[in-house]
Amino acid sequence: MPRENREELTKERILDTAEVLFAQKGYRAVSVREITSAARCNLAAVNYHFGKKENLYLEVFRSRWVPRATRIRESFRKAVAGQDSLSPPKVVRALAQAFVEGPLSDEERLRHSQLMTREMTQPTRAFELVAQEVIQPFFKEFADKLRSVQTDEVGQEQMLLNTFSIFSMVLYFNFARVAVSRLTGREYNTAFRARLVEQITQFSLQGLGVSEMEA
Amino acid sequence: MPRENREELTKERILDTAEVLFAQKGYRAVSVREITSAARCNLAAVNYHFGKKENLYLEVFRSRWVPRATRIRESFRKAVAGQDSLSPPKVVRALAQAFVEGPLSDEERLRHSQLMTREMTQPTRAFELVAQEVIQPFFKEFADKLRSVQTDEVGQEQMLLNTFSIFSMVLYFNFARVAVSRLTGREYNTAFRARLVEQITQFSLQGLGVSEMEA
DNA sequence: TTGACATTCAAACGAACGTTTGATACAAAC
DNA sequence: GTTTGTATCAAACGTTCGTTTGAATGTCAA
Repeated sequence: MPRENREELTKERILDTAEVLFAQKGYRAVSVREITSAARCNLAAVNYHFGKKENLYLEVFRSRWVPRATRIRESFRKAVAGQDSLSPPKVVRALAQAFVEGPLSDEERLRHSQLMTREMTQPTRAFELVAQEVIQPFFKEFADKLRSVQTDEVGQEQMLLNTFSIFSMVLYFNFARVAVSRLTGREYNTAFRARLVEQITQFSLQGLGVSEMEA
Repeated sequence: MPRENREELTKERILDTAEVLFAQKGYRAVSVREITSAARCNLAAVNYHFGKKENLYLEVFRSRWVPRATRIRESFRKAVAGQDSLSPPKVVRALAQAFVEGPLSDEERLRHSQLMTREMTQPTRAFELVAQEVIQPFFKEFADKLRSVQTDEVGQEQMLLNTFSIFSMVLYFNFARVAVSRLTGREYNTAFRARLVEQITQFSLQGLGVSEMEA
């Protein structure tokens, strides 16, 4: 089946290329011509495989973004499952690590945050997908896990706002790399990422009203 | 001088309209025709007054965004100056209030965060302006003010990261209104904004390692 | 070998884009 | 009253956009 292979390859190449370009420049700033020439295929390929440009954008979220988010989520899940005794510090650190160090490469992480930030600032049809299939269940999972190891009772809204607060840092330190690097004067390398995980973890733990202890 | 008045009015109308549209949709998604027809003037007016579209975008930051940021900064400055005895809680609360409740109207605040988030995710020529004239000095002012009332010594980098952490929440709760409202099920009204100020303040104070006290 | 099907391709489509042009209107200077 | 400079306007410029078309190519079943 070399034909079906070649078809899949072209379609996949378009998706890979489109994700990178959409993340870098945004939907409107990327032309179909730019995508197809970068993916080394004919201009008409996008319309043949996806119908129209907008569908390609959605398919990028379905076939690339959501799976990546799932990998992050599974990384978090494994990290908390691997511990024999769980504590709030460990849960929060697992979250920060999953996002900032986690299973993704540097470029993947940047792409992921950029696409997500775009959908949050100006939601398109992809936002429903992002919210329903990723954010909402992940938030719930994190909040449940955290509640199960927290001693004092925390209201649902309070817990949600806390999750947002932690999440805002995670997202910000990813998508605002340029600004953060510029103002701190530090490169965005392995050492700095570890420092950021530490910052998010410590800041959040104290923010959650949990006394410090080592993970 | 009705002529000069009319000129100014047209130019100002274009700037006002352009800011709203750029914030809502982004640079590429807004056409010159859309701006000029919304500003009730001729298509050629943009090129006459600003040379080209890109210059208009920059001028929006110069003549609209930066002054707005200055108003926020002055609101923060007044709030901390108005206190006879300053404390970390008061400083942090002043910052959160300046951004989330502050001197801006709701639409202004949303516009402000949207334009800023755009420049942070994909910096254009306007980013230099934003970083040099606003973010950097404001961060410094906030950090200095906080350091002056904090008892324990905090390193410069640590202070910067803490500022980023607080700032990330402020920015996030503004630009991600849709997501936050959707997931919390709460409208973005006066009461909820007050709740958000409380959240940012308390979360940050504890994150800064400061024991709770009332402002 | 033939027919059906899927994929790729060069070429073209009309629409929308940013920008330019030259005419026109009008107030202030002389 | 004429000149000068500024602002507005309708119209058109060339380019790029997303999308469509129809022919060419290759694959597999009959």
